[in-house]
Amino acid sequence: MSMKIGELARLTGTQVETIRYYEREGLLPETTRTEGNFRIYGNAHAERLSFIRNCRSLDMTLDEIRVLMRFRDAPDENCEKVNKLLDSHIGHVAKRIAELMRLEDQLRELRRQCGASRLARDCGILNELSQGCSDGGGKIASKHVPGAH
Amino acid sequence: MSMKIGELARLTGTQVETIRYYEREGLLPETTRTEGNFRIYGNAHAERLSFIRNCRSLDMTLDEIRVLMRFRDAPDENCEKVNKLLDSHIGHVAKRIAELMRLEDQLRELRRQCGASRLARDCGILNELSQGCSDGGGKIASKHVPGAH
DNA sequence: CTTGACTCTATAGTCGCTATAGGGTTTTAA
DNA sequence: TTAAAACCCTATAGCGACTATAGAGTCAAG
Repeated sequence: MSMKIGELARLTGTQVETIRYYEREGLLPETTRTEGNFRIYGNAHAERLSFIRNCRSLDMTLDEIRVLMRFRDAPDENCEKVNKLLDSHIGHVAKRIAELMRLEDQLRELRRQCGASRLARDCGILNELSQGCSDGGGKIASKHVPGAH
Repeated sequence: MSMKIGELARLTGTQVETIRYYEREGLLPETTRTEGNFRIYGNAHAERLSFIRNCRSLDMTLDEIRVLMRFRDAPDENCEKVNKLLDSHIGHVAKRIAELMRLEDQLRELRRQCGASRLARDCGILNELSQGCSDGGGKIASKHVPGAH
């Protein structure tokens, strides 16, 4: 069953530009074209893209996805490394959760500095931010695993 | 007390390049220079930079920090909006935590698909990723608040 | 045939940094 | 005093995963 890029995009809940991006990044192999140079996709590409999107929905990096797909493309390979990769990724997520929870505690503590005053001059939040947060302030979380934004 | 950029960097735990970046981004006002064109900073800049770094350690965006600093620079302004901003930011963080926890659950569930087999062909993880995750798969989290990476 | 929808490539931008090239200035040690 | 090391400067590019836009071509429907 052949589809143009827009159909594939709708089928997999992906932006057209993102599909082209994945092709440029080597995640999706190039496909056949019409005489008018339109891409034509079949089931294999649709499955592959679904795999990628599922991984992305699990917050895996494109590099991690590349590793997983290497195993998917090599059915006789030992898949121990898939487990390892997933364990590592789970570890990243758990660490990020812990960091965000600490951050949330700090923010809620900071929020409590605001009393009844309505002037910026007396704002407990601004003052606290000026002097450094009392609990672990100034320590920026690991760059490898970004934060809330 | 006057400092060159390296001293300011050490004092505030910031990279020199980041200080220059903040100046370009308008977060730090430009400062005086030596004849040799070296920047010279005083206490006001050090305090301002500390404020910025404290906010960054709380994962606030530069835009959020800009808003906070507007109030810091206007002591007679009503600081209700500071509260609002912080509440909003806390909300983002809480939402991100919830998303990551759901993600962690999904990942652990996926991890359990891997039985004793050692071949990629039979890998429960890869197969599950190919067919879509059974619980809320394919839904990519909000872009505004990024995830584990 | 015309128009609207779709497709294409190339490029730039988002966010918050971080690194590097190429060059100038200051400080330190011999 | 001189040379080397440390520091400073600007400009630009890169990171990751997209996303947007310009300008142009193709296709399908009326």
